[in-house]
Amino acid sequence: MPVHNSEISDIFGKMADLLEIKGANQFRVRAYRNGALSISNLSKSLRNMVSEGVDLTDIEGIGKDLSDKIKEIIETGYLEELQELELEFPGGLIDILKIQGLGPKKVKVLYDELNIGNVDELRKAAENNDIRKLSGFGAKTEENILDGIKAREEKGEDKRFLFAKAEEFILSLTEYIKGINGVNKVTVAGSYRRRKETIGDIDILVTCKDRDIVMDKFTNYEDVNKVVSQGNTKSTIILNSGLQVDLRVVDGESYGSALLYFTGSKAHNVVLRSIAKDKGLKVSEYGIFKGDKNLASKTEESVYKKLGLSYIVPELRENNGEVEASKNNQLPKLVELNDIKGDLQMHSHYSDGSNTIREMVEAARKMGYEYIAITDHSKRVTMAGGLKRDDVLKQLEEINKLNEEYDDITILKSIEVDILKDGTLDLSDDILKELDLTVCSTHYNRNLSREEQTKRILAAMENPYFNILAHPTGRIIGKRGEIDVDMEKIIESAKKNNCFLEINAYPKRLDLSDNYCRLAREMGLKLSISTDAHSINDLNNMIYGINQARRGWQRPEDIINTRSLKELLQLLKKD
DNA sequence: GCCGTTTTCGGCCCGACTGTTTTCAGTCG
Repeated sequence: MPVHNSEISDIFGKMADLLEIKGANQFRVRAYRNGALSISNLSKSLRNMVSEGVDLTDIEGIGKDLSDKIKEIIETGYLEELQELELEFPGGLIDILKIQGLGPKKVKVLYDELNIGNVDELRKAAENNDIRKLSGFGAKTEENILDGIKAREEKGEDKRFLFAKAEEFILSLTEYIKGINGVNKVTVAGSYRRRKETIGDIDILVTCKDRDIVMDKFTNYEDVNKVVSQGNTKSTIILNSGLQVDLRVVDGESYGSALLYFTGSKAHNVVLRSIAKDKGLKVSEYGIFKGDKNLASKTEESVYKKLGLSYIVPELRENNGEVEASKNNQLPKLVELNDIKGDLQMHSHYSDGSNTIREMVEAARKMGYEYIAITDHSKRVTMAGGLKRDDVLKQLEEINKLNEEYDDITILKSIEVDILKDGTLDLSDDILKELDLTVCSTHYNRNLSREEQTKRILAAMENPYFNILAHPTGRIIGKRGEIDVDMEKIIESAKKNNCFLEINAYPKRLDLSDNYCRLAREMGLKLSISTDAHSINDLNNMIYGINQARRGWQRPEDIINTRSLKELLQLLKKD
């Protein structure tokens, strides 16, 4: 029975939700949540770890009990204790818990008093004004519940925004805030600053002269749909897009500690606070304190320093070993946008791209690239106008001519060749051997079993002309999951066959995930970062791939397209 | 339920805001 880390993490999340409604010890609830988070951050699959006999209690937040529960889930596909809890409380309560303003205590009262077990029943009760009669509830709460239900329906359940999409809203909002009279610093903190692939909500920190003016202007921003709260230090709005934004006004003196606190992640902050505690200190958004004395607060660096740590960049703040690395001065120097010397996946009008090769080359020259690879689709991908043998030959001719014309950039001859169901490549070796490199990917037969899917890709990697596995899991964030593969085996095989995996920078893909990037780094496999551009504008997406790589602990030397053309070709060479 | 150079029990982050109640509990991040 295939059980993935995300499923185990979800089960522990549900356990936490239902236990909380039940009124269980809050620290027990937290233990489940910590366990869920810890699992979702793992680079290796628990399934493989169990079969290899790894001691799961080595994982932070996993003790004897959760370790046994993980094994139970992997063996049986479910957790008996959760099933028992679901008999006590309807599963629909978890949906109610997700509505803004409703926490475990209120949900339990609603269930106990009015027998409300799902969102529909909740809506009816609110519309009948039954809820305001309950002690602790009132007319305003009822109104907020209806608003909350509506917001969830409009926004869609658990909807997070793609980083690139959230960025659009954030840029115009921060411009607006910067224009408010008396505003000094404006910084977007939270998961946006950590460059997560998706963003739940936005935290903006400002320093200013007059708090009231800023809060007033903020809640009256033209794109506001609802003002959730407005106070002196914190206000919350929901934009018309459904994106929630918190604005926090802080003193310049505590800017660093506030930035640290509101950038998170929560797990990172918890570790920092425990280090502080061991040293007899206390960390809050106002500073790092010894008794009442504030030792440091102005910059993040100063707070880290008081904890005996070197500065940790936001992308690494997930409690994935970054604190330990900082303590030992072993933090990696992460790859940056200007390390990139070329782009190894893009499409032209030969297949489904919207620009000519020449236009792509001109755009790449403006970006200062030393090389690009033109990687149109191969024939199997009919929908995208995949290239047949003769089309490829024609394209190679055009590229040869262009290469004669330009002396500041090299156009690498390549193709995004489809990996067929049986693991063979969609074009024969005699044409592949004419190319400088191949970018290989799966587009069809996404539903194969884990064993078959893995076997398919391993077989393809045995082909002597296989260079880069593009968008390795085929996911589309928020729309389509990953194909089921054993990534450890794929990475092993890539190393063995001198192949590489791609970080696809396309905002909807960002494939590899940060966890898989870390796995590749741990296993010593190099990656490429490519935009998969279908137009000249898409070439600018490289930054999103860089973000992903940085979250995956990638250094410049781990990325093949940080190399000069000469070094790159050397790396691609098979023995 | 997890964790541990104060290790097998006792602690586990805490401050802001809202809505209800009348001094504070619940929620959120």
